[in-house]
Amino acid sequence: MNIEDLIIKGLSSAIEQLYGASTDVEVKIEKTKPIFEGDYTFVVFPLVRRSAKSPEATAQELGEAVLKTTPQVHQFNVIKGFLNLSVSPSFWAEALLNFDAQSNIPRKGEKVMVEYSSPNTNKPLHLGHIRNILLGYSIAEIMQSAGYDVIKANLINDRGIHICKSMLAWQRFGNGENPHSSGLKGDHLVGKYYVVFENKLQEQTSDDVALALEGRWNCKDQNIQKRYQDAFEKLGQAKEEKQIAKFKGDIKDLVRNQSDLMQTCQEMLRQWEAKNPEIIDLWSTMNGWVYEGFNRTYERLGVDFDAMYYESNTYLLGKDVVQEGLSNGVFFQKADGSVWIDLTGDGLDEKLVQRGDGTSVYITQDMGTADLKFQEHGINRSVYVVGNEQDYHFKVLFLIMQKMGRSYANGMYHASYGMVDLPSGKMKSREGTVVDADDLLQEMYDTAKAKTEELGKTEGMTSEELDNLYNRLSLAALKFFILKVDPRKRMLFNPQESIDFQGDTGPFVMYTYARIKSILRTANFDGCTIKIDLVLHATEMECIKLLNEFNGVLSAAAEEYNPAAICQYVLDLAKSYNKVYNEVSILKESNEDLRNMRLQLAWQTAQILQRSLRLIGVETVERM
RNA sequence: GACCUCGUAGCUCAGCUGGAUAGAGCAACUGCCUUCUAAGCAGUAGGUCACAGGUUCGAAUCCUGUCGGGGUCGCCA
Repeated sequence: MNIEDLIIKGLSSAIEQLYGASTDVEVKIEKTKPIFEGDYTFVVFPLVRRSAKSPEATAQELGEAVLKTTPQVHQFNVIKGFLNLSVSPSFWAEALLNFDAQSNIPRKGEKVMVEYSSPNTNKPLHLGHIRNILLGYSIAEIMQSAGYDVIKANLINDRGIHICKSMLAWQRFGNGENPHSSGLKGDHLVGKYYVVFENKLQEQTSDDVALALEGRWNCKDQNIQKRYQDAFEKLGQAKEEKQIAKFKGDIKDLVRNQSDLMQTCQEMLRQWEAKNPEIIDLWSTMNGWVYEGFNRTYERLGVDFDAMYYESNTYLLGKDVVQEGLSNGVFFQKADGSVWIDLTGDGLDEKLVQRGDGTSVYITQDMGTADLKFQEHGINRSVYVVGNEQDYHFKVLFLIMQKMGRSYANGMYHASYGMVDLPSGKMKSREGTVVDADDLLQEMYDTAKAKTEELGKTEGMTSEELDNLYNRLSLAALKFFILKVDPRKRMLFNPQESIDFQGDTGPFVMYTYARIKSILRTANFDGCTIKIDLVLHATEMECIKLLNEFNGVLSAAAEEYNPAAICQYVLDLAKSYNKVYNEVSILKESNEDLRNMRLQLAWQTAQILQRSLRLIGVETVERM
């Protein structure tokens, strides 16, 4: 039983002795704020009705009772209605002796799939993907460590109009360029042709779009012409800026879709669906380039996957779910053949689940893929790491699976996260403000190298060791910066300023670890026994207290799908140990018992620092 | 128009299952390397927790409203 539970138990029995048994007041304690004396605080205000005494008097008599019920508490003080309890130093010494930094949370026998990354194959990865990837990987590691059996999954959107755009542009303008001939990383090469496509399309349609926005565009296709005229009329009536932009966009799309390029592209997609060998061949080749590129980025980021899903395999799934839903009355069909679910009773709208022509929409696939995941892996939970712009989509998806009576529906969770903003605002590919993942990683590496050389502490390290150090430092800085903020919130990333190596950063924690390891090396430490009747410094007790909180923090981080909790914790621990480091000397300590105790604390702290960092994908170094 | 979110120091963020005098880091200023790695430690300065009401012994935290940022409401994904 940990100390907090012991105190709660002691408090409860003290309260029962004084005021009788009752369940109306939940006994909970919190950490005492540093400005007051004590370790844990109990707030007695909710109790004064039962004690019929002043808050001070209640706290006083309760404190005296706790001394008797809880031997680990050796003194207390009362300020207003706050009862501050101090845990005896010998308890902390004993806690350090018994602490096992490698102890694991028992396995829960529960299988969890964490899906993350989930890229499109027409463009290289960027800063937004990085947040997703780091969160997904870290959530998976945290859950694994917290006792779940985790499967990391990646659902790749490898088909559709977007990849056809790259394919068509490459076919027409690529002159056979490939990653080998151009030296371009495969995903960047394919991304380049996506941009070529958009530029050519722009070139070929800008005149027509201009005409269309003046109402002077004519289309041979009567249906399109009618839709255009409708949209133009709405544009004329629109008042709000947002609406105007929307109708302008509609018109633009309409015109562009009639262009030769887009028509050919659509035809290419049809050919792909018809499994035209030539198209399939081109598609596999270009996707192959992309995967090679993605894999290099994943590897550099230090993340991996246990299961790969491809939309080219899953995009037809879900139609049987639609049939099932029609037959059991969860879905209904409209006159045009389209299939819907009515969620108005749940405060949402009617939602299309299959088009009139019988083809799938996004959510159709997701329904099918959800079934597939649960069937294939027998998982109890399924976590989707996806940006918060899809909050509504997942709300609907989960609700549908519930209404379809899926036993697993309650285990579905959308790990929703906020967008990454730049100082200039949102990242926009059209304005060229997208921060490329590979570029960013390289810049980070160069910065880590420059900072390290500036400090000049790496004498005698081999070039491999240095490379490893720069890699780990740069990743630590980046990962920590991104993961330390609450996933649900949008965050700001300034490429010039955001990455620091001092203060609340990954390198700071690494540094704390490396300094400890340096001492342990010098002392030839490989474990020792310690005495518990020693005088501990307040900073040391604080550090031991934090070590004992590790498992609790880990469990909470898992239940909340929140790597930021680990970041905040490991910062606290590193800061706490740095205080110890500055206050007490280990190697110069002549009292062997004291020296051993301090070595023990250093060793345990180093292990917890390392374990914590691994949960967020950061590796330590022995020297830096 | 409807719904969802966020608003804390100059900047980036903690704290939000209600509790004391709201915390870090960066930036600014002051100390500390003949003492285990100064990527560190100690300190100074910096706040009407967007605003207005309400609930409560007690509100940054819960409720309502207002303002401001972002998002969603596609037979796109």
